[in-house]
Amino acid sequence: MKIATFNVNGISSRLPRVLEWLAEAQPDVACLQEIKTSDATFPERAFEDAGYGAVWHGQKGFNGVAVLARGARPTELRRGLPGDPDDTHSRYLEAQVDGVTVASIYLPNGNPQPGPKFDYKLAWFERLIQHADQLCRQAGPVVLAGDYNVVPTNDVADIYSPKSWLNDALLQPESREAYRRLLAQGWTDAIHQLHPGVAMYTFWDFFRKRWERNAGLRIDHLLLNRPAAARLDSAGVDRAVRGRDKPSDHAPAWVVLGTPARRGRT
DNA sequence: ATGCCTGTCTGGGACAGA
Repeated sequence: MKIATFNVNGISSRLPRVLEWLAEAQPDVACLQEIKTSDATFPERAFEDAGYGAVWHGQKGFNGVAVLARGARPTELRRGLPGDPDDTHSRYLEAQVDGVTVASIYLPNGNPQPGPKFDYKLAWFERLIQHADQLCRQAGPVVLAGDYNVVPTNDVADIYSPKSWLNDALLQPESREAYRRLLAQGWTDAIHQLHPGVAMYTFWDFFRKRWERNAGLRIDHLLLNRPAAARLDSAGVDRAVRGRDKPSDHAPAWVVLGTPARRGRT
């Protein structure tokens, strides 16, 4: 079972790129972020025609997340994180597909920092950590996939060079500490696990020739609870998608989970 | 040192993104 995450940076203008990627990558589940469209204008029909059922949590102009499933409509489990009824951002959608619980996550960017946006990022992160704890303990497989807006370390595996980013919200100790505490619940960072020390970037800024120079960041992550991690076969980043015409500034990242181990004797 | 691009909504400029 292949599960992917892709920050599309606006589904309206990105739709051809996303459909093209779905056709070639053939993920069973695709978590999308920054669809930047209202619920009413989500291109449900286009995904249907491509063989994907969808659930989505839209927002006009900003944010917005979705979960697609090949040949099925995901069963929605939760839209929005608990813990703040006044939070109006569409950043979290949880669904079940074929026995696997999947969340599409768009963690707040947090810039500029310090400031209210950074405070919101950290508060949102705390709510995620709170909610993720019970998900991590679930008996069945759970995958938290999305744009975490956190570069986990200064290692070249995570960032081409931290120098010009040291004041950025993505590299702050508070952001990293929150990510580390989330992982400490028992989650496996799949890309890191299977490609330690390798530059597995998922984001390249549109300007300063960052793509041409491979000046990227690893900020899109797939976190697996133990039942999911036990099935982890492979993981990767579809870099080529970033190099095409009218791309998103992110590339898709993915994991493949193998068939569940059989319980008992048969 | 700097949104230097890009998308969205708007209404031709502003804001957000990372």
